[in-house]
Parts: sequence; structure tokens; C-alpha cells
Amino acid sequence: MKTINDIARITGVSTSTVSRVLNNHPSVSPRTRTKVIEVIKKCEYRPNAIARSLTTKKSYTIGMFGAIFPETNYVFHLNNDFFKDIIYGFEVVLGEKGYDLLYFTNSNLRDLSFTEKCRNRNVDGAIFLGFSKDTPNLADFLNEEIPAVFIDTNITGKRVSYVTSTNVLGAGQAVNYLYQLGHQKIGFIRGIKGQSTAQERIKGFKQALVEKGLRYNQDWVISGSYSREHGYWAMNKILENKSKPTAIFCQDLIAFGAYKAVKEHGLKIPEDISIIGFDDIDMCSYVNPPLTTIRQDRYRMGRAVGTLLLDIIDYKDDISPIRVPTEIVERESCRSL
Amino acid sequence: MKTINDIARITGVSTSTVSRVLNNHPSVSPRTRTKVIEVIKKCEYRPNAIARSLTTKKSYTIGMFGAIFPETNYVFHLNNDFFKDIIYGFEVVLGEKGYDLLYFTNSNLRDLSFTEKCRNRNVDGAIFLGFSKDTPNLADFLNEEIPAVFIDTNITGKRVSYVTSTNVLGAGQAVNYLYQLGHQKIGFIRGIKGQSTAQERIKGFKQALVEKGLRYNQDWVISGSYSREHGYWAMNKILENKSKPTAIFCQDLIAFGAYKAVKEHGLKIPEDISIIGFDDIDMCSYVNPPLTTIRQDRYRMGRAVGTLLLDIIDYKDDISPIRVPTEIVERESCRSL
DNA sequence: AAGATTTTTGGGACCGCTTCCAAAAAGGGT
DNA sequence: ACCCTTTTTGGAAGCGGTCCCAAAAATCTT
Repeated sequence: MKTINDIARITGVSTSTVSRVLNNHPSVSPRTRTKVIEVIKKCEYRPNAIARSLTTKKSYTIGMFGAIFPETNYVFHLNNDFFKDIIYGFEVVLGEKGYDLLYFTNSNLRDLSFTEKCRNRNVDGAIFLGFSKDTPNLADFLNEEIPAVFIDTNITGKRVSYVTSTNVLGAGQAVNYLYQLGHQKIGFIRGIKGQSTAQERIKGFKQALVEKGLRYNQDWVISGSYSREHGYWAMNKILENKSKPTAIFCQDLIAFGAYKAVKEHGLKIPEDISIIGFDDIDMCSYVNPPLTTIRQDRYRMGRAVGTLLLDIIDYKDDISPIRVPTEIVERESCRSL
Repeated sequence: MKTINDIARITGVSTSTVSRVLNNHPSVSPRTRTKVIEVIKKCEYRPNAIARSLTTKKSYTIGMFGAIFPETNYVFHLNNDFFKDIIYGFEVVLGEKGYDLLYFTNSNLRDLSFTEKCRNRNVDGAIFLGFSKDTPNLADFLNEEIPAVFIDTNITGKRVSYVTSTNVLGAGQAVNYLYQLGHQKIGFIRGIKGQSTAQERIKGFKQALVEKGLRYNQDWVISGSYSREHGYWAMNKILENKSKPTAIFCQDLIAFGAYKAVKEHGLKIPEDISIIGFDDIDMCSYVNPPLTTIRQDRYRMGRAVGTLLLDIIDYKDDISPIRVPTEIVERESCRSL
């Protein structure tokens, strides 16, 4: 492996000069410039990013953290269905600008704080996937000089902002849609209390109910985690009531669990009960019946994450959180009454 | 941010000494050791991984490459359903040893070769997700000193090996299963020709057919890409034949496309035609009917990737490719004749 | 052609850490 | 107390770059 010194020696100039042509510095004569470039080409020389970042403090890497939900002790890794498309979104945007992505493994070996991990690796910025606000060490991070973007956690800091869907509106869309179909008795299997998205959705749900003059029935609202198992459990709970809702709003995975419960009760979707989801994960069009859902545009969210982070890194002064609009995707799980 | 020099100055020793306690070097007296450790704790000092790797040539990062399939120009990113569980597998194994994962974005900005990207970032090893053997620049990489593991590409090199499923056996399992159910006329929608896994599966398919004394019917074997769309197209093609197979073997996504084609032909699964998949992606248990499939243990494959790579990095001398066994997962898409 | 300017180049410190080598300190033996 | 080992420490070079500052070369003035 050749170094900048080798190139300098071979060309017969100083390392400073080679460094200059490497960085397109203007003050180097055309003659020497071409001479140096030739040698660089011939030797297939590439500057070492590590060494470079040691002095420049710029590494062209973005750190990624997968969340650990304290409530459930559930760890989000790269294999998460929801985040994968978001990741793809910012991967494209950041890749275009020359950044690579460093995924911090949950190494118990060196259990450093977020700040430490970032400093340690000299990342230019960080992305947090689905963190709960009260994650340990998170508060400290917010006051650091490290640019960061949170996904689905409405948290800001010195150089941190966030991207999320228009959850309030989204929940409203769901209720309005059901209302238009003639539903008056609407239930809601909501997410984990600690998450800001879940809070926003319950807010939107309640607001929409009020707007339409519908009743909020405690028995039809159950909270818990975004999982099929939980959905199954919660739906069973709801169906135990003497008075049942005619429609249920819930996140997609929960909906799939609910499907199972509904079937086991000998009921049919959408004939006996309508279900509308939230997210629009891939599975939605595969299940039976295909799930009508409020779509989160994950790819667009991902791109927003990328551009927002770049703006923060570049010290743009108009930094504010980005809320990506949701849209309804009609399939076959809701019927009109 | 404090540096090793600060710690040295504060403690009143040399940087060498501090470095020694940092690296648990034996030749430092207990007295000074505790003294230094105290200061380190008080200052919350953390050695800079970048600077360290500059001298040690060890970065504790593993590079990851997502494949570009030249045939289809399809790019595998982190959002791939098949790889996500594999990624999770090696994430765990490598994380335990203190490694972080660097995902190389497909930055057109700096289009370096694989070798260059690795050297550039000083990665200790690399993982290639689903590459075709004839990817440009790949051949060069194999002769480099860079440890690497390929997933689903049976390719080896100076310090590179691979992990894959027992594809030949797996295809055989599928055929045998169908044979046991009484099927004699078995079709196969196979994968892309360039991929070694696809080749292995067709081999296993043919072998099993011969073993059972069954006929290989050209009209029932179609190749193409792993996608729902392709499955839909291919299945239509097969159903156009006057003589139809009673069972089809194909990858899961293809199967889902096939489902659609079968339904559109007014046929039912498994009553009219049995379908057995390959992979066992999450969707399998969600579709109707749930898909019987040959399961690739992706998490285990991922762990294998991690341990294999670590072995290569450590210059273990018993390096050989790992083939992870498949297993059949019975659901409801196959019936006995 | 000499002096003043501007452009181009080289020297060298520095980024934060490791590690070799030699010097200093401590311990042992007589 | 003196010499010989062994342990502990510090000095300094080096990893591969960047970049400031001053020296050298080229260009321009008059």
C-alpha cells in the first residue's frame, strides 16, 4: 500500500504538494499537478480515510444506533421491518454525498455512552432509530456538539432534530375513513405509552372522535407493544366486551394478531368487524383479507432523515423537525355499514 | 475532549505509561497503574479509536457490501428481507467481540473498488451480501490480504470463504417431501442463472428427480429473478401448458406471485396444485394458505458468517466454507394425492 | 536589470495513539 | 556498599495525512 510520501518521493515533490492536488487546492501549478496525478494513477494510490480524518476531524461516516426499549427489553437491530425502508432512504441520500454508515453493534464489551461511541469513531453525525425519550444517557447526548437525527422520537437538542410521520393527522385519517363508512363504534389498540408516536396517535384518535361527535369508549382502547402477539391478546380482550366496536384502528402488526383473534371468535373481517392498520408494512397486501391501512412513507422519511442530518452538519440555520404526511391505502379489511 | 497526553500530564507520567495501562501491558507498577486509572476515570477519558487504528492497523470495524446484480441492475441494500436476519446473526457475534459494522453505501461519488474501500477505511474484514461471481473488481479482491466472507456465493480466495445453505440437499428435501405426498409431476421456478445458490438448487432438484425415478419436464422449469412479479409471470407460463404439474417448487417470493396466478386461473392451493417454497421468510405464515417451505436458518447463517470471519481474521488454519442445513416447515400449501 | 509582487513549493509541526529502545529505578547477592 | 539483574519508566519515532509559514521561483514594474 502506497502512502502520500511514496507518491511525493516518486514524483519528486513534497508531501504538501501531493496533499494539495489531492484536495484540489488552487495554488499548485498545472505542470506539477498533472505530474502528480499521473503518478497517483499509475500507483493506484488512494488516500487513507482514517489518517485523513485524524487531522480533519471529518470522517465521512454517520453512526447508527438501534434502540433498546427498556419496557420490553426489545432491541431494534438492522432487521426491523419498519426501519429497513427508512434506512434505505437515508442510505441513498447520504451515500450520494460520500458518507458511509457505521452501525454501532450493541457490544456489551465496550459499553460506552452514545457520546463516547460517536467521539470514539469520529462520526460526523448520528441517526437514532426508534428510541424512547427516557433512554439512559440520551439526555447528555442532546447537549453535545454532535449532529443527530431521531426517527419517531420528537426530541431536539443543540444539534439534534427528528423526523416522524404526521401521526396526529394519520390517526385522524383512520377515524374519518371509518366514519365515512358509517362506523360509530371505533376501538383502538394503541402502542407503547413511552413512545411519542403512540401518544400522538391517541391524541389524533381522540380529536377525530370529538370532531365527529363519537364516543370514546375505554373498553375498546388497549395499549401495549407493536407485535402480533400483543394484537392477538388485545383483540381477544376487546371481543370479550358485551358491547363490541364495529371497527378497530391499530398498527399493522397488531392488526395481524387481531385477525387471528377475530377468526377464532368465529367472526369475519370485514363483514363482522372492520380493521384499519397503521404503517403499511409489506405484509399488508399478503394477508387475508388485505389490510386497509394508513401508510407511513418510509422511504421518504428516510430521505428526510438524510437531508435533515446533512443540513445540521452544514450548520444550516433553518433546522426544524420534519413530519412526513401519511396516506390511506384502501384494501379489503374495512366495509361500509 | 481529553487526549492521552492530557492524562499523562495530569497524572505526571509519560504517555507511554498511560498507553500501557490502557492496553493492560504487564510492565507497569501497581501504584502508577491505579494512579493513572483514577485520572482516566475522573476525566472520563476514552481513547480515540481512529488514532489508535492508525498505528495498530486494527480498526474493529467490519465492512459490509450490498450486492448489485448486473443482470437485473437490482441493488441489495440493508432493506432486504432475506439478509436482514443474517445481518442480525453476525451483528450479534461480531458485536460481542467489539466490532462495529460499516456499511458501504453505493456512493457513486467515490467509486472505488472493493479493495480500495476496505483499505481506505482500514476495515479488519468484509462481508459480501449476495454477490454474483462475475461482479466487476471482485476477482482482484480475492487475492488480497483482506479477510472476507461471502453469503450465498460459493467463492473463496486467499483469505476469503463463504457461508450458504445446503442448497442441493434443500432442493432434494422439497422433492422428496412432494414425492412422499404422492406427487409425480413436479415443476420448478428457479432463480437467476448467475447465482451459485440457484445452480445448486437446480442440481439438487434434478438429482432428487432421478433418484425417485421422476421425469424432468422442461416446460415446468422456468428461471428468473426472485420476485413476486416474476413468480406471477412464470406460473402463468406453466399453467398455459396442456399438461400441468401437480406441484411446484420455488423460492418464497416467487411462490407468492404464483399464488396469484393460480387463483386467477380459478385453481386452488393445495387442492388443485401444491406449492412448496424455499427460504421461509416472515410472510410465509401470513399468506393464504400458509406456505410450506424449505427453511433457511438465516440467523444461524449469520452467526456462522461472524464466527467464520473472526476465524479468518485470527489466522486460524482450519478455514473452510460453512453450509448451514435447511429444514422443512410444513404448513398448508401442499396436499397428498 | 534590479526590486517588488505574486505564485508555487517545501519544511515541519501536529492529529492521538503505539511501541521500540534505552535510561532510570528498584531489587538481589555477596 | 558495590555490582549485576530485573522491573518500571520516559523519549522519540512513526502511522498517513493536513496545513501554516516561510523560502524559492516565477512574473511583473519601472
